[in-house]
Amino acid sequence: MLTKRQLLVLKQIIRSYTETGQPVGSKALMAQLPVHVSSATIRNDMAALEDEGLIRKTHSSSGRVPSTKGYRFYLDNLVEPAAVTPNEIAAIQQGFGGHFYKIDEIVAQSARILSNLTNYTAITLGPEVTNLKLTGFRLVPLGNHQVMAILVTSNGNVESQLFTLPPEVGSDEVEKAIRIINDELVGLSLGEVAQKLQSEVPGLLFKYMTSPDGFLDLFGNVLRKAAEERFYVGGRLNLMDYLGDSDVDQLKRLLAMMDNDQGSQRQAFNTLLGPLHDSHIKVKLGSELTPDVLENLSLLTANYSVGEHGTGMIALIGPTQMPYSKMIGLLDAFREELAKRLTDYYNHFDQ
Amino acid sequence: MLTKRQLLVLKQIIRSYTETGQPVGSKALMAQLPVHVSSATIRNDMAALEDEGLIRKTHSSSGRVPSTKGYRFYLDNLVEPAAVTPNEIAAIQQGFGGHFYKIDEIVAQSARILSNLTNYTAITLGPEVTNLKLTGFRLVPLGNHQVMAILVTSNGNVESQLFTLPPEVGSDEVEKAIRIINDELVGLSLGEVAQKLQSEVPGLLFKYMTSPDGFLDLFGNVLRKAAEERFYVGGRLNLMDYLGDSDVDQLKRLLAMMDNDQGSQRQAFNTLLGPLHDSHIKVKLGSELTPDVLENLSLLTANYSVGEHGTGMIALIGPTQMPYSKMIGLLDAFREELAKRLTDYYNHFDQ
DNA sequence: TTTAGCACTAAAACCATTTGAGTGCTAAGT
DNA sequence: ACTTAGCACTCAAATGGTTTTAGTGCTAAA
Repeated sequence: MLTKRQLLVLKQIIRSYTETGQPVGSKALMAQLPVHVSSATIRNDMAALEDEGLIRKTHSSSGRVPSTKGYRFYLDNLVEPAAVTPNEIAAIQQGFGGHFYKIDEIVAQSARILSNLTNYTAITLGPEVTNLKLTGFRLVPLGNHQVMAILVTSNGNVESQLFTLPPEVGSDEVEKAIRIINDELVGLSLGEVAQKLQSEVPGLLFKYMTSPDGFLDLFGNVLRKAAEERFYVGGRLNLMDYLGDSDVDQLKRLLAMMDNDQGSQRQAFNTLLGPLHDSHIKVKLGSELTPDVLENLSLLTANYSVGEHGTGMIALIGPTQMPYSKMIGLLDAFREELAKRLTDYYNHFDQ
Repeated sequence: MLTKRQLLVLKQIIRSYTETGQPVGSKALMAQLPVHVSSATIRNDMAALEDEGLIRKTHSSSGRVPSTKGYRFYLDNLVEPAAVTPNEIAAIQQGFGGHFYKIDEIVAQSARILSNLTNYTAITLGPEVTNLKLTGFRLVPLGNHQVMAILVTSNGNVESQLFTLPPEVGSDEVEKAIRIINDELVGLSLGEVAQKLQSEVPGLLFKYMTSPDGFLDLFGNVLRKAAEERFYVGGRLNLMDYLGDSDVDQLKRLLAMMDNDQGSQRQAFNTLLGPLHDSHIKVKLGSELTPDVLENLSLLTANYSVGEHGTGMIALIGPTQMPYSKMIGLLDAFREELAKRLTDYYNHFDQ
């Protein structure tokens, strides 16, 4: 069993190490601890902590650094969130100034704000609405056989895509197709729409169109884009600051992962962030995560809720030696602020 | 005056240095040169080249590396473009496989192809059409006071933007505004449109709308997006490979410049790449360029022409020690291929 | 249980020496 | 008038030994 003083020692080792990045020795601790004991006493406590596997030495005569187990223990038992400063609140407010046309713009902006605030890397994910409905579908002919397909969902998101019609398709056919979509699919949830798109709709279209395949492709495409989760990343380049000069390889892998905008990115983020959880804020240490992607890094994830409009997620990637209390406090304030902004947006919308 | 053999020596020094990155000494050269002379003779030649400022030593007893002046001389007089390999041609063909809906998609894809091919960083710019015309403008109401504005230009580019109408604007007003736009502005060049948007149009709109300001803003916004030049960057992350581990600062500046998608990026690229030139391919050495942005790097720019559809530009950023003959050959082949693809696209369009 | 004292450890910094790749120069050879 | 062998010389880089420094663990006394 650990004594109270030993816990203090552990806490201070982590605090000091996250600040300076240097292993911390018994003499230095002596000055920093609230209780005043000699360095020899602290050494004894440190030996106990080392026996528990909470701290370790970098070499036989060095100061101590926290082990993964030590961080874990600290995060689970010892850390206390720090209050956000007025400066930070002001920065958040200012970041959210300006007008937004889409929810996604707010979510994207929040990744930027968060990364600016922390100098780490932020990932945000919009509120996930399970019962999102299709509220409208348009095809706008633009001449030269080009049409723009526009799909609107019940959360106000708009997805559009340009498309070139095969020359044999007549405008009357297209009109009928749109009518079918609007009669049959509008008002249903996106899941139902996707299902019907497989089953009934092709048959219906066949009655009125000679070759509905291209049209189905197009619609399916836009639908997929509207339904899929979009991650926004802010401060990718901050990685370069806190990933030591070493490990260029990891840096490249991470940047590449954030750079490409393909499905693989979404997949990677999904497994990385994990599903929505019910605790407000969760800290995962890189070495605890499945593969070596985040070695030496930590991942903080936080949920936010926009009432019936769903629940979303924000995440922060930073070095394992980060000032956790500060970051946890910040993230907690930020999730509430973001939730408020989004609620406001929806209200303004519904009114 | 330089002798023939001295030119050979210079050429080989550059070849060898661009391959290995190591200063090259007289003994090594002895084995590589087509003429067989002793190392002492080569040393004499090297001394002459050094007197001319074409090569220099990294320290008093080291091998030689090309100086900026040496590279310049080599590029102006000695370099001979290498032929592209069948492999490379195949890679280009494959990269251009698949279907494109917009010119910009082709241009963006070409940046990716070029960077994959070279492992450097590619920047591409679409054909600049001075007499681009406005061929259509639509406003699609989507419910909830949202409208999507769509603008089509004569090169087939489509620009769209979501917009929220102030509640006091009626749908009949909007319809009238669209009619005015289509009557007055469609068919004019974008420049003329922008001009009229300042002069006549506001007055016209005032007759039919109570508050045309928001509408004018919207239209101006989309117009600006359609008119502005878009740069596409491929292989940003390759910078990390060829910018030595040193100079992390420069790396960050460059990545940041390529990352942000704001107007400042366009500005930076514009001054960096310079105006369209008439020589097919131009090589600028980093140290020759205005400030220190590209220290140790080279910038290759090439023009391509799509007949009456305008002229565009592709650029390649790589280390100053790059295999110029290979890269110049490659870039030359690529510009022709890209021109062909774009011509095909336009033809298919016009037909 | 705490503390002073001391022997001990390993990294890091310092310094001198050696090695190696390359040079310039001179004097002889063609 | 070139070319070349030979040699003294230079500097960066590697090698190796010493010192310094920041820490440790352990023991014995308070």
